[in-house]
Amino acid sequence: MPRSFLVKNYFARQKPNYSELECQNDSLERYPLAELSSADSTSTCFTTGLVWDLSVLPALYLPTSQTEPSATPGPLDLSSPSSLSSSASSSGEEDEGRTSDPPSPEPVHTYAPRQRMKCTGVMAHMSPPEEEEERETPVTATRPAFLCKHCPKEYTSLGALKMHIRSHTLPCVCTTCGKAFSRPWLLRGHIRTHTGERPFSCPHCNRAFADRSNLRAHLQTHAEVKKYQCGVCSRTFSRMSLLQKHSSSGCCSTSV
DNA sequence: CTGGGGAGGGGGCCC
DNA sequence: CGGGCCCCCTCCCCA
Repeated sequence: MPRSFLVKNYFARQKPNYSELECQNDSLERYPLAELSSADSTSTCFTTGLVWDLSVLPALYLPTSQTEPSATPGPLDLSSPSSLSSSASSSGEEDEGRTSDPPSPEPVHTYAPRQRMKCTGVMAHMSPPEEEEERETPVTATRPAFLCKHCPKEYTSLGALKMHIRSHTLPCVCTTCGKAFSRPWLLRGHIRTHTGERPFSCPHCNRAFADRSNLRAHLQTHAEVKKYQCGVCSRTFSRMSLLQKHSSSGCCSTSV
């Protein structure tokens, strides 16, 4: 619903340049699908040979400067100026510093239907954090377990639990629509849906995205060889979900 | 039905 | 230890 996305380019401060992704195809060559796919077929045919053409991602977020610096903070001053500035002013190299570590060249992704550990039911629960939320279970094993009082999840560290609890308390609220998020950066990303800011642009088609992950996914559409490959027909897909659909709808019907 | 975009969540890592 | 950021993933919806 928040497709109210296409509004205005408020913060088009700077668009990271993914042009370097262009070379992704090169990397592709280095990781032949065939090999990757054969990596393992534990989960039948969905086994996906991951072609990380995105191996170059880390360095991609360079400002393309095809942006209009209309830094007019929306209704919400985008909170953490630091983050904003980091992603914006720090010359969109936000990642550069951080993500300087390129993803492992050949992350052979084996498709294993992961469970989405969402405690949606409790999500609505917006009560303030309480101390008891972090109830430490009597260490029965060798390691302590911190249980969330809102859901069955448990963590081995208090920090992890606290982080998780935020998904229940949702402390970051959008002043524009009131929607709450567990983390500030999620809120920032959400705010872009209001402002229309799309800091991540595709070097191939000039399309811009508000979310880096979405750009990454989009880049897959430009790749000749997609990231996820069907172990049976070798067809590649840009998304795991597509591969799954493909598998379950015919190609790999035998195993699924 | 498939492909792709939009949006959001979680865990991990670094500072 | 907390904050910030990134990657990966998933769900929903639309063309």
